[in-house]
Amino acid sequence: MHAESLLELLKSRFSTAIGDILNQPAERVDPVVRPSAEARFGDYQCNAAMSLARAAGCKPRELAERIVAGVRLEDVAEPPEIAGPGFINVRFRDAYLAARVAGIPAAGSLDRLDIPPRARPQRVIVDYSSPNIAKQMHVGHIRSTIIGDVFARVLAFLGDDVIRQNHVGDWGTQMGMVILGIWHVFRLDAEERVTDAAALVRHFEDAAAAVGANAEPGARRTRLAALAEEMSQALSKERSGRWGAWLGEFEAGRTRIAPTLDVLTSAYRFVNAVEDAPESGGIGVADPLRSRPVPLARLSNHIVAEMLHARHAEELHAWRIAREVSLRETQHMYDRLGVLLRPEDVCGESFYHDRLEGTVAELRSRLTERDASRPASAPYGVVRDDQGAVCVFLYDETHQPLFKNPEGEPLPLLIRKSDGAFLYATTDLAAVRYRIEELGARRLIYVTDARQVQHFRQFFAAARAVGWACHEVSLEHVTFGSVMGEDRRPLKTRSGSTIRLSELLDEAEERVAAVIRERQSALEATAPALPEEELRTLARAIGVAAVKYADLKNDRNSDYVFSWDKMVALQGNTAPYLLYAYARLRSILREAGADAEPDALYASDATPAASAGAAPVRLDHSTERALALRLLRFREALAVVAADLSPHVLCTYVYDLSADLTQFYEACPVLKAPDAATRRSRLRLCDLAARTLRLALELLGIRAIERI
RNA sequence: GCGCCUGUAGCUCAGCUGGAAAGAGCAGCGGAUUUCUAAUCCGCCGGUCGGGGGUUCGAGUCCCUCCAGGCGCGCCA
Repeated sequence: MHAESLLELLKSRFSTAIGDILNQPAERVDPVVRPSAEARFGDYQCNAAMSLARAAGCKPRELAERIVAGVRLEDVAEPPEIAGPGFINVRFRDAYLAARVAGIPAAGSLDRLDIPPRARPQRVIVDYSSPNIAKQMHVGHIRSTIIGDVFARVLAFLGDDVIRQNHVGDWGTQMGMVILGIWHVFRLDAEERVTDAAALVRHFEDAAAAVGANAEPGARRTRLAALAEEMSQALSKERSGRWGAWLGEFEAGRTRIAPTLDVLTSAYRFVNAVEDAPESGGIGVADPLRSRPVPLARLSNHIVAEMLHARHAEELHAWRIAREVSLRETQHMYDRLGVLLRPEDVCGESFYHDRLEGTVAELRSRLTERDASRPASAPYGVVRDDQGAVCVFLYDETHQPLFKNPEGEPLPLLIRKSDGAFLYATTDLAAVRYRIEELGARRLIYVTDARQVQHFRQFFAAARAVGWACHEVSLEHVTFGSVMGEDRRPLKTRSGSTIRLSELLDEAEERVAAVIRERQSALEATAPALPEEELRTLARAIGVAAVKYADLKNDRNSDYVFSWDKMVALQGNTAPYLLYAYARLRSILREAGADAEPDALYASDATPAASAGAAPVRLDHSTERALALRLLRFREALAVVAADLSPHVLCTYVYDLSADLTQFYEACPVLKAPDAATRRSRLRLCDLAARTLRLALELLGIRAIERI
C-alpha cells in the first residue's frame, strides 16, 4: 500500500479545510502548499490565506486562524503556526516522518522505493537523439541524446508506456553523397587495391583538398573532368548491371576493407568538395538513363532521385550498406554513453518515405480554401501552391497569419519543393500522424535544440489544423541551449572543427584518470595504489557520468559553458562528488556486514522488540530528520521532472541529498552508534539513502559505482 | 523589421510557476579534526536580481518599455 506523498497529503488536508470555510468543493481550492523556504518556517507552508482573504471577506491573518482551526493535522504534524501576514507553517512530527521512512519496504526485484505508478499512465513518444547518420556523432548530438534519455527513463519509471523514437536522418541528399562516397571506396578497393581504412581516409582527404577552394583552378578543372569521366564510365557499367556485382564484391570484402564510418565520412566530404567546386556546374556526367549529361554539382541529387524511384537496385543497396555501417557505429556510441536507445528504436526518415505522397495529398484535400472562408473558431490551415511549391499557410481565429517572413508576408510551411521533393516538415507530419494514429501516442515529446522552435510550432499547428492531433494529444517541443566553449562560442576544437563525441568521451576519461592519480599520490601514505586496470574502469564510468551530469545539471534552456575542470571536480555539484557519496554509503553498509542485509535490516520491523515500541527508525538528531525528510521528498522531484521535463531538478535533488548525507555522517556515527537500536535505525537510513541515490542517478542515466 | 531564448555574488548556476530577510557550489579569508572513505564539516566575505515604469497586501518571478548577448525568419535538416 503506497501512502500519498507529504505534499499531496498536506494539499488535500488544507483543501478540505479551506473548502469548508469558503463553502466550496475541496477539489476547486488551490491550497498553495509549498516546501518552506527555510527550516525555521517548518517543513511546508500553506500560503492560501493571503490570496483568499478577499474572497473570504476577512483579513488574511483572520482567515489563517480559521484555516488552522479547521485543518486536521494532529495525526501527522505539530500544531501549525501562523506567521507574518498569514503564512501557515507546518512541521511534521518526528515520529510521523520516522514511521513514513520505516514504511518503505525492502528493495524488491524492481526497487520503487514505495513510489506508486501514475494513476493514469499515458502512451508517450520520446523523440530524441535523431542524428544524421551520414556523419560521426559530434557534440551537437549530445544534449538531445542525454536529455531525452532522462525523460524516457523517468516517465517509464512513473508508469507511462514510453516508446522511444530515434528519428535518424537516413534519407535525402546527404545519403546520396554517401552513396557516391561508397562508390569511390569501392573503386579504390577494386581498382587500386586500397584496403586499409586509414589509407582510404587519407586518400579522400587528399582528393578533397585537390578540388577544394585552395587548389589551383587549372589543376582543379583537370581533376574534376577526369572524375566526371570515371563516373560516366562507372554509371554505364552500373546501368548494365555491373555495379551490382561490384557491390557484391565490396560486401564480401567488408571485413578486409572495414568500411568504418570514418571512411564513409571522409568519402562524403570528398563528394561534398567535388560538388561545391566552382567548376562542377559546367562539367557533366553521362548517365545512360538521361539524354543530357548530369552536372557534377548535382550528381548526388540525381543519385538520390534514382534511389527514390527505385529504378535501380544498386543505389538502394549502397544506401543499405551506408546505413548499416552508420547505425552500427551510432549504437556503439549509445552503448558507451549508457543511453537506452537500441536499434529497434530507430525509426528514421526512410521509414516515412512511402507515406509522404499520401501525407501531402491528405493535407491538400483537408485544408482547403473553403475552410478559410468560414468564420473560424480555432486556428486553421490552407494548402496552396506557391511558386511551384506545396505550402501550408496557417492562420489564427481572426484570420491573421500565425507566421510571417521578414517582409511581413504570411510564412508558409513547405511540404513539397518545386522540384517535387519532400521536406523535413513533410516527414515530421507523416511521423506525427503515424505516432498518434498507429502507435496510439497521447503525449509526443520532441527533444531538439531551440533553433528549430519555429519549425515545430509550424508543423504542430498544421497537425492540429488537419486534425491528426486533437486537443487530447499533447505535442511538446523540448528545447535546449547550445554547448559553449570557455570562449563563449559554440564548442569547437582549437582548429575550429566540430568535436566528435568519441573524442569528447576519451578526453573525459583522461581527465578523470588524471584527477584520480593526483588524488592517489596525495594519499599515498594511507591508501594502497590502484591497479592500472581498475583505474581505467573507474575513469571510464566516472568520465561518462561527468559529461552527462554536467549536461543535465543546468536548466536545459540556457546555453551552458563546457568546462572540463568543473565537470570532473571532486567538490561541488559534480558527478564525481555524487558517485563518491554513493560509494561511501556502500562502504558503510559493507562494513556492517550481515546487519545491513535486507533480511536483517527490514525484518526487524516484525521482531518483538519492534512491536514492543522500539521503532525501526528514530530521528533524534536534526541531521537524521533532515535526511529522512529529503528521502520522503524524492517523489516531488520526480513529479516536477515528469511535468516540466526539466532534468536539472533531479540533479539538484541528488546533490541536496548528498549534502544531507555528509552532514549526517558528521554528526551521527553509524557503525559506532551508541546502541544497537540507533545503529540499526541509522543503517536503515543509509540503506534507503543508497537506494534513493542509486535510483535517482539511474533515472539520470548514470550508473552508480559500488566502490571508489 | 518580426519572433524566440538568455541576463541573479568575482566565476558557474538554483530560485518549485506571485510569498517571509534572494540561495548553492567554485574562488578568497578564518576555524574544526589522531576519518564508519577528509572527495569532509562549520563560520566569514561577497547581490541597485541588466535599467526604468506598471499591476499587487506582496514582484527575481506577471505586464509594458528600453539596453546587452545568442538564435531563427520560403523550397537544408
